[in-house]
Amino acid sequence: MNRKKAKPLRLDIRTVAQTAGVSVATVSRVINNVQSVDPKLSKRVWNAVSQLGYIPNTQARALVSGKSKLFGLIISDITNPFFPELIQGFEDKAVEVGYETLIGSTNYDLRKMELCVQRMLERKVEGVAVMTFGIEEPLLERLTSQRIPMVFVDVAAPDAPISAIKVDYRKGLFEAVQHLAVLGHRRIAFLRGPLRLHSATARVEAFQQAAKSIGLRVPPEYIFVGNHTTEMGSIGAETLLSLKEPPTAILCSNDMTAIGVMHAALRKGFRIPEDLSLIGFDDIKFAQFLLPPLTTVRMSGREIAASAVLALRDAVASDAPPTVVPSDIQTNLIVRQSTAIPQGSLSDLTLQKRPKKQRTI
Amino acid sequence: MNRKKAKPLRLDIRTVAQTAGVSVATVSRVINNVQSVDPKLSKRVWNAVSQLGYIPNTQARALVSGKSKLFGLIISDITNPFFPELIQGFEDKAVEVGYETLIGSTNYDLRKMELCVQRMLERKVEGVAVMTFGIEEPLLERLTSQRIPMVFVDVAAPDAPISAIKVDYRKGLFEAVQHLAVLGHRRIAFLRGPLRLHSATARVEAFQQAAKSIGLRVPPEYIFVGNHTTEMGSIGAETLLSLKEPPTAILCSNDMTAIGVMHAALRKGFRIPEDLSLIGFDDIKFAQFLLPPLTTVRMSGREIAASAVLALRDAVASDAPPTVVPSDIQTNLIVRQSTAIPQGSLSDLTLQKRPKKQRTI
DNA sequence: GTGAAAGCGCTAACAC
DNA sequence: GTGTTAGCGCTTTCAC
Repeated sequence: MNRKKAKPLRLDIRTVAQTAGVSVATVSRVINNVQSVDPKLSKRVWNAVSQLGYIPNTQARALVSGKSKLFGLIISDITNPFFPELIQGFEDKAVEVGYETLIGSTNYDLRKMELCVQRMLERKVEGVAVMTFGIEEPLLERLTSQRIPMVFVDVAAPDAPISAIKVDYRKGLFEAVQHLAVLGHRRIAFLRGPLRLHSATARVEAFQQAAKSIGLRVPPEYIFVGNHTTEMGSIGAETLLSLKEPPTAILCSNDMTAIGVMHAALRKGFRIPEDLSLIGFDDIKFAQFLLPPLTTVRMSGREIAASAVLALRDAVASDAPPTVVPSDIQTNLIVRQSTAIPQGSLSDLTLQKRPKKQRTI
Repeated sequence: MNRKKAKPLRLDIRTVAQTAGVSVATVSRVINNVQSVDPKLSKRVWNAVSQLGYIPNTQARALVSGKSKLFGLIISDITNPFFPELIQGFEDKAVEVGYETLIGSTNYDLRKMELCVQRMLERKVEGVAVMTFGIEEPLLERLTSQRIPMVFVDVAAPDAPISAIKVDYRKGLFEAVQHLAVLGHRRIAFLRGPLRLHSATARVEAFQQAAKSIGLRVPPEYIFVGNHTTEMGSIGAETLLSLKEPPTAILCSNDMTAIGVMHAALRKGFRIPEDLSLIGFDDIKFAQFLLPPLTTVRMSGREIAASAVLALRDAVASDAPPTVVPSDIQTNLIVRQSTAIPQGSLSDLTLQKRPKKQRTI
């Protein structure tokens, strides 16, 4: 009855070799573009391949060559709208350089992170991009001990085969601060991200530097520590707007935070941008769809991802730790409609007695 | 100088066998949880495994067992905010049942779709979930000819090893229509998705059925054909609101469309929900962050994904085409703040002379 | 330039 | 119960 087993009917490199009348070695050479093959034979082989619909078995190739052609990508939370773009960028670039991507999202959960690393080790990924809040030491060691190249974002390379994508926050944040200053804002607050997140700290620092460079004083209470969530954005806004001298503009460490601010501001009766100017960071796709569309500092997830893939690829190719510093990522201001001249500036006037003139810095 | 090659130093199943003082077969049995192994030996093996830090090579396992433990997931556009959740759901469930996920996003591009199918064939995926607008016949054949199980959403199984996840749109859409009716709306328009998209058509039909069931007439001009993008949502709203008898409420085939409507409505001076009630579909994460937070019909991407994985798993396990009908996906209304009693109802009154009384249906 | 043959690390018969 | 062994499909010396 079940006679399928009678004839395995498999379609492997041998079948192709037979059909083309050559040896398996030749077929292998042809499909791997080894130059030293006689064009005639090559043609015969390709014919056989397409005629049979032959598809090389990646598992076998990986096994014998020791190269899995797999990169791992570890992120913290795929529902954070910054990541989808990054993932897509990573996958696209990976496919472009001949790699497949294994995604692991940790959800800020250590156990999931462990599983994730385990999976990647089992699949023998050739490199890992870590785009999370951080990775626990022991896990990091499991990776490094296998000499698996890794890339991080914004983290200086502390150890072995680790490389870091550097983002230049200065330009974008400077543009943001300048934009607000030009509009007439003097009281600018910053809603930062979590303290232990390197990239969050880098952003505040860039902000402070920018403020300083145009001679703007930022009182300590204008720096609110958030955690990059909408909820915390709301809480931060509540706090800042309840200050005796509330800011006329708030700059956020990411767009999600800015969304939280929008809601809180509305609840407190502040209109955006009339009563409060708001600037986000990331430029997630949704920023443009908010009401009002959010002015924000753009940082391209795609670019970061592409850099990461390239760094990994180079590391694998050169067999050297990827100390290669990939091209820096730029940031820049996207002006939309959540920023304006501070109109409810009566408080602004009471505060700063000096005549109000636009700074053009 | 380079003496690394002198000692390959490899860590494979043989090393473990040697260390544990057993045969490779026993090690294989132990790490695969075959029951018939003496607990003492088993313990010895596990000790050796953890002591050496041994990690089985998935490639080799896949090669010999013929099971790649890989599922493919094809989507159209990862930046469509409905998908991240779905992807995460898919990955999570896949890992849970012991599979890894290969993601391919086609960006509505046929060539990318081809590449995608090719990649999946090369990696020997054991099943594919297709969550796009559709897949070209020839590509579909490449998959089916390899007897690779597939699952679709909302598509009746036309052929071989294909299964479909069924979404029950009726409940959610009925709740939506009823909600509007209770508020007093009689002129409800529907902004549908692309004509060739099955799930889009299923949604309008569910809407029409719901309307009919509560005795509501929906004139043809109240059904606008969009394409699930924000831009088209805006255009649809412009058109609908320019009608001689504009609707007092608009129901959208997805949330992105609803966002487009919000913008267009605002431009035309319609306030939401005072002048226009709005309901979306999907309940993407952002719906709750909009201003006003969007009332929408929730459809869980995670659930769909989980169903897909399970269907695939069953198909693989039973070696039978996955004609198994997976548990249907439910939809339900999430009431937020984009719907209200039609206040600018003067036009409503002129239109329908009958006394205005709330229907409680 | 081409082919024969030796594995890559593992599982699954098959013997014991 | 446990060990021996033959491959899984492919790449890559190594002869010719």
